[in-house]
Amino acid sequence: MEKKLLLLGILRRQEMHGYQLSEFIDNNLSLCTDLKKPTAYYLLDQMAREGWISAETTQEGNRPPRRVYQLTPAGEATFQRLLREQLAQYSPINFPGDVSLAFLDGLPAQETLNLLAEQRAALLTRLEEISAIHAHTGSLSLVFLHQTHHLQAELGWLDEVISGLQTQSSVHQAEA
Amino acid sequence: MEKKLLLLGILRRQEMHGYQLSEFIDNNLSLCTDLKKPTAYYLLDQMAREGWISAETTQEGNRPPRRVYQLTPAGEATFQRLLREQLAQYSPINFPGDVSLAFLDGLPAQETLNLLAEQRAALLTRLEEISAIHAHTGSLSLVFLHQTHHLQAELGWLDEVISGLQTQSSVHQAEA
DNA sequence: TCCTGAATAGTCAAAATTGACTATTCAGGA
DNA sequence: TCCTGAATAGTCAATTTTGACTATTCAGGA
Repeated sequence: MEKKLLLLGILRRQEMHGYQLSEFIDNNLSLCTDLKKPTAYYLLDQMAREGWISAETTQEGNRPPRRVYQLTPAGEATFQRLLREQLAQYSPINFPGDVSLAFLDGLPAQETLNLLAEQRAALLTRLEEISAIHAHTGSLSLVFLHQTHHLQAELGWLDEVISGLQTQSSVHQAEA
Repeated sequence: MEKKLLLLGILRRQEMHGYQLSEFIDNNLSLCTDLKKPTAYYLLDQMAREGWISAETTQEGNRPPRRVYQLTPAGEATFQRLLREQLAQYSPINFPGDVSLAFLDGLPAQETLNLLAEQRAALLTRLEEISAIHAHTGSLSLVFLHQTHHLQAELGWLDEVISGLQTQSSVHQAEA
């Protein structure tokens, strides 16, 4: 449901057509969600059928006609309801990368360490990337700050795992 | 792909049939992924067609026949490849809850604070829940530790957001 | 003994999501 | 002028995921 909330929240500030919405999300809200274009159109259709938004077909110059969506009063009510719901609950998250943590013993310790070092580098790159993006857009600070906070925590976690493995493997070496 | 890695990793330790796998994931690996039963069957079918696992139909007593899957050598090779891939990369995560952070101004400040307090309580409950689960299974520590680490970081984040809003709204009150 | 409800094993149609595609417009250089 | 490649706007078939269902077995009480 949080994808619909996102679309409603954007349309609430400004009416838009599908392509515009999808672009906007890609450019400014990629940290929140990875809503793809066809999914956006699918959800817009659905919400129009539910009466949360209404479509108006417009034509500029001799460009092909576009469907511009805007919130209805029902849509505004739904937006508020969904926002309250989301704010009040905690939605658990699964880290896809944890699958590999569960099978760390499937590889030699030294190789694992090398691969984790690569992951760590990728994580740092990601941190720099999003800092750069935020520097020149400046908007939606909370989402950006959250992601940064999270990435920093992940860095701490990775370092714990790595140093844990290091002591473990040096103990093994000492034993051998 | 990480769902296939998960299935391969489990089958690698012990051959199983679909229902068994799905149960095992629900009971022990729910922190990693939320793979549903029909998805598991779907992926098993696919992997069987790709030759990563092979099925053997068995019958115990007069229970209905079951398909028991085991890794093939090709499956073992794929497991290793996928594991290396996953370990070496960082996969970015979107927090679905961040959508509501982007629209915090859609509600009165005081209500937002109340709702966030609810979310904080839910987060604490979750922390206790998974600690309890882990206490009596004791397995898969890394995944558990990661999740705990993450929840603690989220708690810190939520507290930052809440206290930020509090100062903001008290400034407003002072101004009024 | 018979019945009920839980556990086991899996299937299926419907819903959601995606990659790849079409078609038009427009800006700028050859 | 004409051509090429990017930007705009959206669609579609195929894949993936899910909620809800079926069907059998079994344990325990009435």
